[in-house]
Amino acid sequence: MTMAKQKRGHQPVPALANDPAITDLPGYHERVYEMVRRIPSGRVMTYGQIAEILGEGYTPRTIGFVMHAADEAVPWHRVINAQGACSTGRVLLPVDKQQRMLEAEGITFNERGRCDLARYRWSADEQDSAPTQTDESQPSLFAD
DNA sequence: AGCGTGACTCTAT
DNA sequence: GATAGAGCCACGC
Repeated sequence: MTMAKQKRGHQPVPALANDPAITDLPGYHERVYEMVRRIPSGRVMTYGQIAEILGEGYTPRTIGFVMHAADEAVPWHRVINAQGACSTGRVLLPVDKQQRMLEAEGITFNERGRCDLARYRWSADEQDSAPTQTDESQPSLFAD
């Protein structure tokens, strides 16, 4: 099946987008936080992915803006950029803080600080919280 | 009420 | 694949 890359714009979104537990939340920020809280340990979502699911005026940039104010109740470290890397360069945090937290959850990064989105990205539709198993005989599947 | 900023992303070089 | 430029929209000043 051709997994044609969806052009940005209004494409079909995951079923979670219709979940009133999220869409009916009153605050702009709260919808983002609730979405992030559902990301299982060891999985990640991208800013653009969250923005696309929430729709209604949410963009990757605004998601980042909201995440900047996230507190400890929100697993903010599970949100990374579309290239599989952490974007905390403009935040007052240790540069490798986010990556270390993700590695503690079992996510591996290559030498350029990027992880395999194809493996770790949570589609928000699947119920299983475990990432695709890796064959250790192919450690550099996504490197370079 | 306008302008600049930013935990981003896409497209073209 | 890395880099540059444009687009994006909520917020604060």
